[in-house]
Amino acid sequence: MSSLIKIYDILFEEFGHRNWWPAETPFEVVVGAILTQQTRWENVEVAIDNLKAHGLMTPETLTKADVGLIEECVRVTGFYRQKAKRLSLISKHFAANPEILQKPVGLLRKELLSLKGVGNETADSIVLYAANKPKFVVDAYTTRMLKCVGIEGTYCQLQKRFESQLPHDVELFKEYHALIVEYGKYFCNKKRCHECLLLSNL
DNA sequence: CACCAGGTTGACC
DNA sequence: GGTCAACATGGT
Repeated sequence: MSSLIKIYDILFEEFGHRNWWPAETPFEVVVGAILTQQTRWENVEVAIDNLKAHGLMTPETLTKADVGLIEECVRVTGFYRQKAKRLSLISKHFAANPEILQKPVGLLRKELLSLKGVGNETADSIVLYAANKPKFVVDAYTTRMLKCVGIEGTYCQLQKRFESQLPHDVELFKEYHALIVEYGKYFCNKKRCHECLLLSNL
């Protein structure tokens, strides 16, 4: 059995099922993916509620919204001028391409990466949690956790490790990423990784 | 007061 | 290819 499967089992045993990325619509995942960049999820939830209160959680309405109003709604998430502008542009792209999330994984990922404000992690989060297609999301927590067990590399290298050692199962990928974040929150800070003993018997 | 949060970009080497 | 400041609010 590969070590990454073992880690999954250990984390699942420790934390159980995570209700990860709750969202009413796929587009809400897209919006959340932008807003959560370098930001706590609790703040993102406030911004999402603000947008919903103004009826701005669809590509069509967000496209027409004044960027100043979007800024107001998302200020709580930081980098709010950037994020508002990018959300506006992204909503225009989604409004003009309603079927975008139905596209094949490779094509979809490439198209998402072409949008301002969408990098590797955001693109993969959208592919996995909004389009429900198997792409493993690598984030800061993932990088730290792998470092705990002696694995380092670029985004794509780390992603390849997961995707080559795990069955390409959407629910597995979703759950695993959620478990890694949970592990990171409790045990692995930027300063130090205590409690890596959780993963010490590999 | 210092540091960090579910990153991305553009400039520079 | 890699590194680095800028982006900005809110919590500890």
